[in-house]
Amino acid sequence: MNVRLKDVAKEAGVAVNTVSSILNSRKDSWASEETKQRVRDAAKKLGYVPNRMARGLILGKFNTIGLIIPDLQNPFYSALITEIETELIKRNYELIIEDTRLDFKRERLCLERIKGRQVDGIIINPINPAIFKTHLEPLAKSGTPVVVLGGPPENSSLCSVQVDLNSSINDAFRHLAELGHKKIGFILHKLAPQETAAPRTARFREAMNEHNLESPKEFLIQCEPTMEAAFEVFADLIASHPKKNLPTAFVCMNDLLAMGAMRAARDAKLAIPDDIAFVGVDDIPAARMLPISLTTISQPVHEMAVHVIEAVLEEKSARKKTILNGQLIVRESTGTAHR
Amino acid sequence: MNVRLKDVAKEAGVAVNTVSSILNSRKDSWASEETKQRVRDAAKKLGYVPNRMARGLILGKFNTIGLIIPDLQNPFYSALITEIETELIKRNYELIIEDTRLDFKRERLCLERIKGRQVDGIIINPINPAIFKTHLEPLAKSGTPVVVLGGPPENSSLCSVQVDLNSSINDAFRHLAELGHKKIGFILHKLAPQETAAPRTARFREAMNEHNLESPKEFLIQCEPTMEAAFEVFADLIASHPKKNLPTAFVCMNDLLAMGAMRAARDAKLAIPDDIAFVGVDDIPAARMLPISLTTISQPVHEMAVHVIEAVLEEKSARKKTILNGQLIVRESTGTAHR
DNA sequence: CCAAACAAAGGAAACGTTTCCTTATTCTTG
DNA sequence: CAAGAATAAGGAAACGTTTCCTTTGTTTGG
Repeated sequence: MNVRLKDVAKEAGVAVNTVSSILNSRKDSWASEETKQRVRDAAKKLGYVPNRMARGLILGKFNTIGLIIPDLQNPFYSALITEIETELIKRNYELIIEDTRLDFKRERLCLERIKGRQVDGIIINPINPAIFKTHLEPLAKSGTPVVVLGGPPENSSLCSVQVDLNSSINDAFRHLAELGHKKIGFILHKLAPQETAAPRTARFREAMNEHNLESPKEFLIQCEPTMEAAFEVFADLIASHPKKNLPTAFVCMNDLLAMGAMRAARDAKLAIPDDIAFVGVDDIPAARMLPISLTTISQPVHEMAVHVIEAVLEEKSARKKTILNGQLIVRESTGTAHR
Repeated sequence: MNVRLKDVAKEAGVAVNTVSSILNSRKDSWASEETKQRVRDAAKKLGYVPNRMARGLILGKFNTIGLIIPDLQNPFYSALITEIETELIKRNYELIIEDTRLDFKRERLCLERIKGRQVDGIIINPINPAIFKTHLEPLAKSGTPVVVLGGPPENSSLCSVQVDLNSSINDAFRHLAELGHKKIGFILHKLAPQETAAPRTARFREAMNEHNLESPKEFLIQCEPTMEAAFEVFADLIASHPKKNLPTAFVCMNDLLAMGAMRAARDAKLAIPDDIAFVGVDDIPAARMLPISLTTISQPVHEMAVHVIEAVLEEKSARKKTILNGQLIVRESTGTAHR
């Protein structure tokens, strides 16, 4: 149904390969200027758009990168996608997005779908740690560049770009300590416990001791990484504890969790930050715009995109492992402790 | 580099076409059970994933739908994408997303990119009205199903799914009138003025008269459809008007605009909703979770997705033009007027 | 004036599938 | 026991490109 090279060739009165060489402006195309112009006119007139499948099939290169993220509904990933695509556009590549939807099984499906599209490289923010050995490493071994966002497990040799939040989490603890907070709680999400939560919580404890903070086990709560889940779980927490026993501050693994929890706090007539302070992670665009703007640790989305693209396209500037830093951004959701 | 049908065939000791018929479980595949099992085992062992390009090339069908949206950073579209993909998954289709980034020129580029991928249908929420005659209608005429989200111009015969916000905007006006508001302002975005803003504002005036509301021209402001733009423009507005002259309520064309404006209001020490009330449109997930939750007109994202997919896949249940309704959802950002 | 060089363009194979058609073998059945 | 059906599988063309190789004229240099 679409216009093919053949149609353009017929229109211009030349052979298909001639058209191909002209439209791709190959250096060894010795067609006369007049022919070139005639072919270009014909292509424009018919509205020719090259068929990427046919081209990719023969070239074995599709100028396409596949990106697998866990949750498109999280604005952090929207921002990341936009930054990544910006880098790809510069290089004349296209992006295919797959959304895992926080589902272990779907993650494998997404990988298959991306493989079926014969991308030139894959960027993945994995949620299922099992996928490294079963899918990612074999894939990388077979020659497809694979870059892991968030870092692979210890023993893996995969390319990765990750953000080391330790120093900024430490900043957050210091910030809370300076404001007089003594007891703090955590809201973590259930994903990638090995990769993210476990080392992160371990470092948390160290840093907390350093700043004389305590965090009773009962106030380390976990839920799905969505606003709604955090809302529910935090509402339950508040309901089952008298206000005076609650920590004066909560650190949340991402801004969405913080938003959900803050809403639950408001519903329980708790003042933010006076009764409870909140710290998030990500610095999604909404964080700054919330009616009570959110103190959060920003992730360097732009740098992440730059490094991840350099890595997946195997540019000479690329590093095997890139570690970036977060940055604490203080806003209205944290203030002096009143208990 | 990838495993091909040929490799599976060699592994199983049969011909490629045999493998093809077995793996696609064609009804006319009369291979013996033993062969079938052998082939399936070989495919699994080698990790065979069919090459969609090669398949699509010969089938002329790619089981892929292209979606063009104006702004991936708007959570409304994230939600829409997810709903659309859910419908597509049910039908074994895949989705390719293109983000116009609110850029007229890029919209055309996105269309080309999607055409190059030989999708089976295109869903577009256009921002440039010129694109109808130049691209969309020719495309539809050439046989590619095109569905317009938001509705095509009057004289167009394109398939469309749109949300009629008139009755819910009317509900919003009644709601504000009942709360004692007299003077209201608008924050519109600059896109698609012909398609959306103009008829919408016209209907606004009618409905406002009906409820004895007034809206001075100076309080009808326009900006890019982003939080940041709304924040800037609304901050300017507040700065240049004494509080007592400001409308007591603002209706915003989408929730992002409302969020930006609310933040500007908070920065100017205006209380929400006591000093200024806000109404949005979309009901993005954050609307309910904001520390001051947002009164807004929800769009039926799920129904939109269902109808849009039926239309683009030309299912028998599909309608040429679908018009759905929004619904006013009252939350904390509106309250009784105090001026 | 002829061979060699060059300009300009066409022919055909290949990419990985699917589908239609053909072939080879075994099993019925009159 | 031969003819036809049924079973099982292979051969080859096609999809729209790109690339390598060949072909056809025309110009140049000795």
